[in-house]
Amino acid sequence: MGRPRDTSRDLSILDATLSLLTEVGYEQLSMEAVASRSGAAKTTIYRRYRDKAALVAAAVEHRSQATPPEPVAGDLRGDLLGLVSWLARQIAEQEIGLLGALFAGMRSDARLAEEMRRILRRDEAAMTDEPLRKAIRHGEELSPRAAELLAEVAPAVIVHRIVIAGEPCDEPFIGHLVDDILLPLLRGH
Amino acid sequence: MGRPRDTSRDLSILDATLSLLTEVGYEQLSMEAVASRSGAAKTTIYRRYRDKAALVAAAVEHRSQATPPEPVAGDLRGDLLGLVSWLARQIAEQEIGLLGALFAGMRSDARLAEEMRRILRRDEAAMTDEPLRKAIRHGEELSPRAAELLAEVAPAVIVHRIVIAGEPCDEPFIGHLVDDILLPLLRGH
Amino acid sequence: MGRPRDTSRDLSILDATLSLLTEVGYEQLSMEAVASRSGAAKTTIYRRYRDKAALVAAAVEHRSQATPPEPVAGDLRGDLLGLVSWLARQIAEQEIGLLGALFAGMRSDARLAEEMRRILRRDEAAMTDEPLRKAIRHGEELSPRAAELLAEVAPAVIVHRIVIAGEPCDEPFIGHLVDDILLPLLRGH
Amino acid sequence: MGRPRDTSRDLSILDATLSLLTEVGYEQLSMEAVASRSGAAKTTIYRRYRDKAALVAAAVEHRSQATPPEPVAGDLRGDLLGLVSWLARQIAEQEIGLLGALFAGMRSDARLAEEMRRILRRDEAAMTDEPLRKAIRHGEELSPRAAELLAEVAPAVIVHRIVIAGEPCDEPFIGHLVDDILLPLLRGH
DNA sequence: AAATAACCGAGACGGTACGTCAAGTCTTGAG
DNA sequence: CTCAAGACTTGACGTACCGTCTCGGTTATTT
Repeated sequence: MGRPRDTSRDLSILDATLSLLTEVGYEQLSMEAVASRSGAAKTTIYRRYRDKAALVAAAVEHRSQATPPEPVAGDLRGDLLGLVSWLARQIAEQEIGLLGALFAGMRSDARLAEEMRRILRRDEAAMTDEPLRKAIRHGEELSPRAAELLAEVAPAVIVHRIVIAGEPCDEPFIGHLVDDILLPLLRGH
Repeated sequence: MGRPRDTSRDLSILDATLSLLTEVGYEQLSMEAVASRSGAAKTTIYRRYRDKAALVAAAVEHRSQATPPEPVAGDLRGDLLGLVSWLARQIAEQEIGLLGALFAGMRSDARLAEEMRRILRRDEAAMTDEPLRKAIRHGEELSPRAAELLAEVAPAVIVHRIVIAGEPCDEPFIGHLVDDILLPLLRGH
Repeated sequence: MGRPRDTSRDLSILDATLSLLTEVGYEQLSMEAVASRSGAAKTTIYRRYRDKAALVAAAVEHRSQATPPEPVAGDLRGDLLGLVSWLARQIAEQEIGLLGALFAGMRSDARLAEEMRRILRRDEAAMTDEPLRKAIRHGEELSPRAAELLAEVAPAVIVHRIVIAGEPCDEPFIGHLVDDILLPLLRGH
Repeated sequence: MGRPRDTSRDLSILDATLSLLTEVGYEQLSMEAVASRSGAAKTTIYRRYRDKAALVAAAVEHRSQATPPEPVAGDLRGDLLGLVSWLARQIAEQEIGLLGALFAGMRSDARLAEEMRRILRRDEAAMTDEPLRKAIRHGEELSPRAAELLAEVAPAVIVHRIVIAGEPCDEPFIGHLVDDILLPLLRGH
């Protein structure tokens, strides 16, 4: 009972969080800034999320679920190129912030870390599962565990590229990833 | 001129940093705790490292450079299993802390981030380059870019497993990684 | 028009306020605690009293008006002893809380402060006026302004004793107050 | 060892506290305002005083100890008039704030309450002790406990007048206090 | 009987201040 | 010039109440 929560507050809080996350990163993201930008009081935020990590997790969870592109090329290589370049963009734009939150919250709150991992896995699965099945139906016979392999390797290499190498996932790299790693792997041996 | 720096301070500071990094992670690592555990004053730390991220980078840089195991199995698969399981252990034990520092420092100090990346790359290269060459010399003909591919894929998949999946790199996973991903990739086709 | 106020709410609110006031003092008295203990919603309290100070004033105003004891000793000293010891008990038990409210509300709301003073004065007058007149009628000729003097000095000394000295108004002190201060004063010279 | 506390900080903090106490009263006195006005950081204040009540106590303790005027009139009544009017001014200007702090801190911290009482008693004693002795030496024979009585009654009546009656201790009231209460009391009977 | 109007509980809301923590800088005295 | 100790500014943290504001639901009148 009692006054129901103002749904528009939820939205503005999560939006403010996402935009700040993109602008300044997890570390520099302050609750006070979220409150100020969203027009909500700090208490209103803390009523919903017990701390910064939980807020960020919710914000990323909430963000408009981008849907991967339909495979249209007709051949496996073309479909993979489209899929992987889209995947790289998603990771670069949205996942990195969540990774920061994950690192920060991992030790102090195992439950929250698990929650963030769930989101990351869900997103990566959505990015690789369905599209690849469609690509397979386009005619090429692939090993039955191809989708799993793709989901395991492609995001890993992309994240590694961005975080450890610190270099962009540009077109040449996408080509290299598809031609030298993914295609050999998927086509089996 | 003046009193020379006490080198024993360097060691105790870096050791304290490393142990705290392992215990509580980057986020929860406080300079005060480092000072207290190392017996050094905060001034002494800041005289050497401009901030927390730099300290952590130096600590990881300094840590005893573990040397990968000699390939002894005689066949490529056996060598890879030994190499990868050792690599997984190294990453789990030492790299994760540095990754936290990397995420935290990425936005605020590009130069430092680059430094951390350099360390990470150096370590990963050390882990994959020489051993693989030896494995190759054991007689199997591999694609010429095999070493590069291994350095690109193996750490990526391991880090991804630990961070995103949150699951340990145990023996079954190592077997899967070698048999289903690395060997097909290295043998090329 | 509309639904009439539930008078039982008034009672439980004021009772809760009084008991909390005695237990924790004005400062630590929170509206939320009053609401919780009285079973009333905060709205219900604020509909009746505009803020904490007003609530406390009303609570003290409402409390069962203790009536001073009849002068029965027959002589002025005995009557005064009875009267003053009763007065000391009243002040210690009930007035102190109101004094806290008075101090807190003095600056922010002059009107309310005046209200609280009115209550305090009314009570002190009730405590001193009538009883003294009776004592006078018992036969002693006193200076015509004796009642005024008593009302001015006795509560002042008692409050001062409790608040500044922080010591109880026990029997020896009451004796001292009557013998060394009040009697000489009232008998005039 | 280590960097010594900055004495100028102590001064500016206490000064800011005193001036704010006079301006807005104890209740409305915020630590943030003290910090801002004194130019010190909040932590610097909390390093010295564990909470608001302790800060206020220290501020009042520190304030320049006003010395009561020399008895110059030559007769007891004149000396008393001078002394009491000075006392009334001191109480009105400085003591009321401390009383607020006393009320606020009484329940939560008995030790602190005792500290504040000590200050109040010390000041009141200083205000009444020495001057009265001098007045006595001016030739009038007074009861030996006259000084005690004065210290007990005069501040009590003045505080009561200001707080409960809410009226100023102006000249007519001072006259009344001296002529109708203090002189009869001191001269004995 | 229905409509109206104030009541009541619950609890969300914007604020203000709290007291704490850690980061990185500065100051002292000693070596 | 270095070191240990520790004070300092800054800025954010998460919490506690304040007094206000919806809600859904409940009485009593008043049409």
